[in-house]
Amino acid sequence: MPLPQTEAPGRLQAELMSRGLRMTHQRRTILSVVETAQQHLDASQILRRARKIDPQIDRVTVYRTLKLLKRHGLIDELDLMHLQGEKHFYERRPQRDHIHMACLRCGKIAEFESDLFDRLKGQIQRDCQFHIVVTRLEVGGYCAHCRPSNA
Amino acid sequence: MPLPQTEAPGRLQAELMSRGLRMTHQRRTILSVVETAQQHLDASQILRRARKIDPQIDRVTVYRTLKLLKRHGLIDELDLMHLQGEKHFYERRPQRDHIHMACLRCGKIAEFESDLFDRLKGQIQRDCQFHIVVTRLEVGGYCAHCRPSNA
DNA sequence: CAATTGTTGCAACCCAGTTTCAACTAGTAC
DNA sequence: GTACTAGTTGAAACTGGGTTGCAACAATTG
Repeated sequence: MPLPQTEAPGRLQAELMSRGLRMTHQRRTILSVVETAQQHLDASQILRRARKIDPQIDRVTVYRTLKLLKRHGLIDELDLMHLQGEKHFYERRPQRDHIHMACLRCGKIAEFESDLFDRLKGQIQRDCQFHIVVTRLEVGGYCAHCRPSNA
Repeated sequence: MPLPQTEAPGRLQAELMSRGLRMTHQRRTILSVVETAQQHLDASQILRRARKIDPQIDRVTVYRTLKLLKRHGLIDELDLMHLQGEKHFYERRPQRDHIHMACLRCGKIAEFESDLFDRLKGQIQRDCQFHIVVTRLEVGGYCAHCRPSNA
């Protein structure tokens, strides 16, 4: 089989295989796109990038694969305050949860980790007896660069 | 005009009028629905309730009015972890921000206020020089009632 | 390498939300 | 009260993200 399986396996792929999921050529392609992304991508951007590698890939396969990754807790789905309409964005689930700050003027997304956030999650688990699986903290406002002109 | 304008004005209506916005019969109806809702409603539920008062109201008007209220910061839009598909839910903007906890099994939504959350917002404003306009903290997991059977 | 079972691609579909535009109406001016 | 005008409404058509049904296909297992 002269298939280009030369790419390093990648953690997502290893993780999926360790769960006994079938590793198809399409999945490998989509995983590599998600894994190497430097920004938050939506489904159509992921499709476009995947097609540069394998032009046959269908958008349905992208949606199904993203759903699969989400179900397995390997990626997180973001709304980014709906600044881009109804689009959903994806990122690999990080070691430590972080906050997404979306600037309402320039649209830039910044990330922020915080002990206080970790402690808040602990408080929720304790005080509400709620077993947290996933969190999403998004903040809309004005970044340092866009703020000066306003109050 | 024998129109039923007997309803108490309500804060949302007063707020909109004070901003010089035109107060139509349709808007009054939709505002009263949003204002008296006991749970989180999505656009179609709001439409249904509004139509019980004024059967002529069109869904377009509901969408436009919700957009208006959101733009004026009078309501918040929630995703509730997409437990109900792509639906968006609405609630009057509260005095103090709260956290939404969505149970992945029973679907129940609980709310929680926390000093830690307030402090976290303060930290974001300070450390990131980010002027916060709106926040959305949603947590998915298992509520006290649904958790016991799992780890 | 054949069997089996999950996966893919395509087409059709679903549904939340938006746009266009002519008819209308709230607020204001007279 | 009447007229004016700019903002609002409703109906229909549309957009776009996401899903479903199904026949063809391919990754694993023995």
